[in-house]
Amino acid sequence: MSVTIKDVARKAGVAPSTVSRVIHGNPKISEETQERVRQAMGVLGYHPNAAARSLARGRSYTLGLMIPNSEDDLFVKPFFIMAMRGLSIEAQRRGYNIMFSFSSGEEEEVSLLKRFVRTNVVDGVILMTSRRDDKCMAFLEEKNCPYVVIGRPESRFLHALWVDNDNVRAMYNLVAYFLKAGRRRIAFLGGPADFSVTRDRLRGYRDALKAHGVERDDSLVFLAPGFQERDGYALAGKILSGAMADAIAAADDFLALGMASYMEERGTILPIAGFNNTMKGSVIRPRLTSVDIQPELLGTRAAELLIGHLEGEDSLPPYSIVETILMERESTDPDFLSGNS
Amino acid sequence: MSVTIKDVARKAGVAPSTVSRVIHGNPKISEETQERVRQAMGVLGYHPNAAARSLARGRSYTLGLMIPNSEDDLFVKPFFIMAMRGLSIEAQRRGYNIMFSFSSGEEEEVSLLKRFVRTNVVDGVILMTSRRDDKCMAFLEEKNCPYVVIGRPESRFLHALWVDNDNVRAMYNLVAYFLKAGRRRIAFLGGPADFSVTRDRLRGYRDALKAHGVERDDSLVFLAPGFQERDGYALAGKILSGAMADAIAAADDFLALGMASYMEERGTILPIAGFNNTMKGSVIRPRLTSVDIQPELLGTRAAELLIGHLEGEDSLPPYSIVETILMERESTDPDFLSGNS
DNA sequence: TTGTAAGCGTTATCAC
DNA sequence: GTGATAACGCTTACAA
Repeated sequence: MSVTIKDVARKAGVAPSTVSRVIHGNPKISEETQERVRQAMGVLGYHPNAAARSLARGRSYTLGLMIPNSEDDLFVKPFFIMAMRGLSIEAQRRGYNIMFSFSSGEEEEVSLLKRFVRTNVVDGVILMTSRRDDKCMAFLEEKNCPYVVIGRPESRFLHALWVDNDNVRAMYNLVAYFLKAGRRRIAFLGGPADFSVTRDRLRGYRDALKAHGVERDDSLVFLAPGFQERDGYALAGKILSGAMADAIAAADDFLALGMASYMEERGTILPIAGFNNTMKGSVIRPRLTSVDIQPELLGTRAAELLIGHLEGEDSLPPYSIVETILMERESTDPDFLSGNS
Repeated sequence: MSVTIKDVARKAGVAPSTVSRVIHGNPKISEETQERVRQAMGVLGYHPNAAARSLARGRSYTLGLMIPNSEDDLFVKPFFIMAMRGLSIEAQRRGYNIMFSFSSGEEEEVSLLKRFVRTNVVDGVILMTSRRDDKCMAFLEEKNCPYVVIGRPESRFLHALWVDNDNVRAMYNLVAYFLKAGRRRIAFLGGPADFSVTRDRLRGYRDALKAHGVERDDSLVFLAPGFQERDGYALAGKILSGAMADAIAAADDFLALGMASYMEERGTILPIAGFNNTMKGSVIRPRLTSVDIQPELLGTRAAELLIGHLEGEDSLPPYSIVETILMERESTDPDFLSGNS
């Protein structure tokens, strides 16, 4: 059907192996034959067959991506698609393809992974979330299949590569930012405690207070049952009535937005900031200060790490920390909030 | 390295070809040998190598998915990820994998496609958008590579399979819904005219008026330069001042939401509805009536169509129309709007 | 009903 | 430097 390496060889008057060498830039091929082979490839429009190549090399140059069918509304957040973009672009750059698969729960996720790994369709796997007691990681460890996780894996997964933000530090910085602005009673508004992001960010909050000599007051700490706007809204009353807060550090933009809309209804004005640099936060008034976790860069780094590992670049560390960026906007701008803008 | 068909054959005391036959359910293998082979496969943990299979069969059982790097904010909308979910689940069901690739513009898109197609990594291609004068489709047509498009392709692409909503009809129904509620001066709020969705929905709007004997009045038609909330907001003043509208049919939820927030600021109350059944529309007050275009189902149908075609199910039509669903909510509920709720 | 053997298109190991 | 040639693991006529 399509043109093969033999066709090229014939046309160029060389052996197939020589063509293969030219393709792979083998240095001991004379300039002259190289040129001849290139010509032939060009004329015939040759492109090596991927399946044959995989079979011969024992590598597929393909990565498998599991996309969790999140119970939450994670789908409406652009995190996944952004991370995928980073993954895809980096993979392309390094000559890898990415196969994706949606699961409907951890159970199916593992069985999909099995197909990927056992049939050798993928050289390595990318997991978009790190669960506690993760079955996928357990399987991949057992199979000795290289993988990278977005999020920090449990320490027992010895071969896990991973990328993550430093959530402790990110929240530390946000709180330090408030402290620098003279705030002292900063409320923490987080999601459910069984998410490691929540715990890490709470820790960063406490570390920051401590480091700046502000006494810890747990009546300023609020954990919502979810990450939605309504969750923030629902807690807002409690926060405003009891806590005497003078600033709000939320662990998520939607929590912050829910809180903000409550404050707007009540005419309360407090500096507030969130996480994830969401579109909505950036268009609403006052525009919401937010910590950008750089999802696309997380994807890029994940691909870098996994591919580097597959290519045997051994000196690579097993993880990569992606910096967060504090996007300062009106919601923490004293001038704006006081109407002097 | 891993266990091959030969290992199974040896263990079961048969020829590799027999194992292959068992795998493919060839009917003329005795129950007895079938059982023996199954045993052997189970014990050894055999799983056929995908590359070898592809090579031998001349098919990869893989689909290529191009994700356009949209200039617009299409990324923050869940459309893509939803459609991908439908695609993925249906493909899995039928034994296909999906490879995806992000492009940064049409130029690169074509070159990525070329890699996919020429190296035989994919049996067919899925395009997430239909552009005017689409270079990807032109290439796929030329290469005679099966493909499916989400959105209606230009008629010159003779081999295009496609799935789409009936946008004319969807808007027709929405307008009819307003008419039935006694509205007569219904404003149309659409996006840029060079999008076929805009044109189709405008057509549906006009058809509906005509069919119900309402005279056409183009001073009620407004086209925004984009699909964002601010675009709706920006046009809102004009719509309210000049047009004397008694209802707003918007071609997008975000346009509708922009308009709605303007109305709220002014204390104006008009029934309004949008398209795409966005999360935000469904949580805001009044909750926004919206036409759900069923992105996941669009994906499912696209996969069905393409795979059906690849499998030679010849009686299949070349396209599939996905029904839209009118999600009636408070924003078009007279009782709610008048405060009698 | 089952076995034999020739591909499928590359790569890699020898020779020369 | 380059050419034979044997894998790679599976499928599929063609025999038996």
